Amino acid sequence: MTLIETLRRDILAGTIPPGSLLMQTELAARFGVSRIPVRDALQALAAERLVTVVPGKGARVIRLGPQELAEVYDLRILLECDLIHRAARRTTEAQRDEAAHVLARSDLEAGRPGWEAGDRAFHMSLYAPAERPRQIALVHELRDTAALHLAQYQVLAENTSRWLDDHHQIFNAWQAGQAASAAALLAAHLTAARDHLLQLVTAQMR
Amino acid sequence: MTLIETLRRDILAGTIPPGSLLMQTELAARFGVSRIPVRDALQALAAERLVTVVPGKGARVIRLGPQELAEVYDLRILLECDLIHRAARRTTEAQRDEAAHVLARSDLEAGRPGWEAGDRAFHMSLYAPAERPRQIALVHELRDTAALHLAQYQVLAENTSRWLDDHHQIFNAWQAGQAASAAALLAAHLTAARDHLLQLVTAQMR
DNA sequence: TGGTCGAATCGTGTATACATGTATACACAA
DNA sequence: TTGTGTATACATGTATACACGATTCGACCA
Repeated sequence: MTLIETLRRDILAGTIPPGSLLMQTELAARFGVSRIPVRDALQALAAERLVTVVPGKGARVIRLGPQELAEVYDLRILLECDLIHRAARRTTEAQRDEAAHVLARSDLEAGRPGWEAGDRAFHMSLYAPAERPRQIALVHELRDTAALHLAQYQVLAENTSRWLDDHHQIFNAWQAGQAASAAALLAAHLTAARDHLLQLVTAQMR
Repeated sequence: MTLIETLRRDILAGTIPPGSLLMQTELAARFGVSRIPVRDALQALAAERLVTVVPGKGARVIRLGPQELAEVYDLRILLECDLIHRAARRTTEAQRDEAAHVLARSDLEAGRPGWEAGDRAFHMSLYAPAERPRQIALVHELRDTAALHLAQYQVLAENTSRWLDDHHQIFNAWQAGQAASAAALLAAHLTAARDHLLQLVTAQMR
């Protein structure tokens, strides 16, 4: 696994928490390389909005406040609802089979560590028919930002049943080509996720 | 002016056309610096989606096809209409005065070289009340991508009157707090711009 | 004459070395 | 005791040097 992949994984998993200061010299020593590839990796992570490079200071893992996180989720709602709306009217049978398969797999991972990957795979399988690579890349970035902050908290398993039910409802509407319905269900689903995270963050700040 | 600013300006102005291959060694010699700052600058431009870094090959200025440009404009419509809708209900008097001032200034530049800056300033002044820094940054990136491709063609002045009229209509609705109306007018405005560019691009490809 | 193999050249990737700016800690003065 | 100034240490920014890979040109062979 390459340097940038390792750093990205550790940041997204919360191993390197938000606000951490990443020092080139330390990383270079730890990975047994010079500082140049480390600089490249940090700039690449900055391109993905996972860290912010402060000139002469180093790279800091992003740490967003409630307002900024709310904006991230609002952007996700805007972009993901548009994607599912576009996609629902263009699905092929192979794509429907694929999405059903991904949904079944994500059911098994629900609540278990690494559930975020399954959740993302399911959502992305719904968006694939839209054929909007740039928009999908943006959604990945926004989801990375959210995942990075979610990893700080051990997400409760109490809402997983509601969460699973949402997924099945969204999938059914999507599969049936009911674009407006799928988009509305997705909006409610993401809004609930937004409110949940904001509740955690504001509770943390007290 | 710093290295990255110079490169960005030349790319956006079309001086370095889409598809150009930027070589580290050549840029280093031209600017009288070593290759390290050049690498940094190219990676920073890659973060803004202005170039794509091909490992072992160099950095290439992006060149989008009709389908990708259409996606960029659709994303702009999605994000900018949401911004104007959020902003129109939260304007302060100072912001309305500021936008009117920017509109008057952009009127004078219409059709003249550099009109894109005035157009962007006007639109951004409308979005400012929304207080969505990340969303606004995304719009800037998307507008950069569009500007880079628009710079290839000498934009005709025949549509400027229609274009100016659009701006005044959008401004009036925005100023009056008519969010839905402003968003609808903006959507039509941007759709026209999209179709115009796509027409130029497809005509070029023959 | 066309194709293929090989060598040379060019450009990037990386390591090492030096310069610059910043943060921190300590000492001294108010 | 507190604030400021300076010195030291450290991290980043940059230049130079070397290694690897790719591409291209040429030569040789079929």
